[in-house]
Amino acid sequence: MNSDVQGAFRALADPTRRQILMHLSASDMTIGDLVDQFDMTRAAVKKHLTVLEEGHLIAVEARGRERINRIEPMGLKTAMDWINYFNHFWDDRLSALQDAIDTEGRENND
Amino acid sequence: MNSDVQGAFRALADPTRRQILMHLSASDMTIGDLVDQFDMTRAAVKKHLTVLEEGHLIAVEARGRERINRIEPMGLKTAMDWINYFNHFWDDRLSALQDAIDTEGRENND
DNA sequence: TATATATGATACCTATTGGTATTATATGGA
DNA sequence: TCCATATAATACCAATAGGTATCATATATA
Repeated sequence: MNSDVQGAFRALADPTRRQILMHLSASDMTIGDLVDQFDMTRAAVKKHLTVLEEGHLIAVEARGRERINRIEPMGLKTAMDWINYFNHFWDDRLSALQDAIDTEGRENND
Repeated sequence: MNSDVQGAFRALADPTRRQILMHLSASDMTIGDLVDQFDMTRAAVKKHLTVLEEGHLIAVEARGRERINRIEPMGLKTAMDWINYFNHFWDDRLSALQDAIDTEGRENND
């Protein structure tokens, strides 16, 4: 239940980390697999993975000498829930937009 | 349609900026109003507001010598949409959990 | 007009961040 | 066992970020 909002948003703030999540959404991957997808050292990728793990956006499972990284929904849900607090802002905006469209439609029919 | 994912997530990564959004969700505020809510200088708050504006999380309206800051749904929606790409992960996780509960229930009834 | 107020802009400082290079450790296979 | 491979850990560096202090500008108001 420990929803670490800061950890989640901090992890999501870096474009490389968001790309890592995109790759992991296609399939679980080792660090080596991920390094092949980026133009940076293994150590750099590992640091990003650590930040993602701290934000509960990924989970790591040891398998022999490999470590399988996979999406962990917890952190994403934490961020999602935080943003959802503001949902009514764009709901209101969208309904206002719809109202405007409706009004415009009536005006055009004049 | 230019959805600046980086600008939005960068803005959301700082706890002070998230608190500013929380305050603005209650009511629109000037910089002065916001400074009263934090233990930092006006210049620091102004910097945060600039980052929030760049991420399209707030919009600023000049009124006399004051500038009214208000929530701008665009940036929040941009971040939300990005995260929503992963929705099926926690949907799947939740339905797997439900399956486990159902199975456990049947087993307990044995 | 003169003055207080609300804000903007910039220089500067320190801590954090994203990256590399390097060394160490553990595991799979010939 | 010996060696290649997959990863971990650490020191180090440059750039960025969050903060303050300071000065400049614009607008209410006495």
